[in-house]
Amino acid sequence: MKETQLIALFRENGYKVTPQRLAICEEVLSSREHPSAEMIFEKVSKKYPSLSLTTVYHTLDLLKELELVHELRFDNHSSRFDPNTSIHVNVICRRCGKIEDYNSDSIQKKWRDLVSEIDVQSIGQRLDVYFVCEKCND
Amino acid sequence: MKETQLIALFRENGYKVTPQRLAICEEVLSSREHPSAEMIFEKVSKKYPSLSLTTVYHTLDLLKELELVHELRFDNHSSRFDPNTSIHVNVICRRCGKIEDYNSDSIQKKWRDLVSEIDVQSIGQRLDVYFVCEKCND
DNA sequence: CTCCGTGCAAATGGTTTGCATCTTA
DNA sequence: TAAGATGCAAACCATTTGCACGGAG
Repeated sequence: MKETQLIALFRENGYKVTPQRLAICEEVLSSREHPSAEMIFEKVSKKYPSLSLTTVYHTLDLLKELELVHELRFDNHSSRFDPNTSIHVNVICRRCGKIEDYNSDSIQKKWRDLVSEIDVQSIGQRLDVYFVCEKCND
Repeated sequence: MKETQLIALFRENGYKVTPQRLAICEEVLSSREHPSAEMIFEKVSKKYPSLSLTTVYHTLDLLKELELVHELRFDNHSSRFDPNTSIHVNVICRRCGKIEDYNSDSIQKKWRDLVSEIDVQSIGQRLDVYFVCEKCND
């Protein structure tokens, strides 16, 4: 998503455009590491030293509202934010907590087929696969 | 799982058998509603009025340790406990939070097929489908 | 008799809220 | 200039921890 699109989306929905907001959104939406609020705060506050965690949380709420990110909560108290809102698999290391997305047309097709067996109108999903990554397997 | 099996499992693993512990385990393991710690506490304390939430949490840790339940954390601050640790789909209403399991041989087969496309050794999974149930759809 | 479990009370920590100030439109 | 955003400090609240007592083995 380009910045101009994002700004348009904000305006359409009655949200103001501020530098912090843009920086936080850019950070989250371009991330591949499924960052926590804290991780986002660390990164963006390099550029905006006055930034508060509060603003990060407010902005994440906004992104959830706009359906641009999903929140993934885990056992170990961490909440991670995922800018990929389409059907995909979160491949997660049980030891170090690293999360990687796996995505393909075939995965989407297979999942849709699987869900069609269940008699409900799906409005979303969360697919996690747990494993132990090479680094942690020593 | 029968009580005798459970007791044997406790003993094997060096855990003592207490009335509270048995009652909590029985409640969780036989539940179909994916209860929260609070819900379990409410139910079991009917029978054991002196029960504390602390003990519920301790016992849930124990059940997680023994891989008899999975913990599912959600956006809305609730942690729910699922005694079904095999491959299945959590069918979840976005509005009221009700969770039902969906399970079938065909689901398990399809999921295994889907995962085989990903180059990892799966040690577990979490499959959520979100929808809006009839009650909430009015 | 020893160790573990129970349950009270207090601590924890990620997230949320109240509010005064600043910014966008 | 009005409405909304920011960021500090305080509140929240589910969960965890410290500790003294009691029950299991």
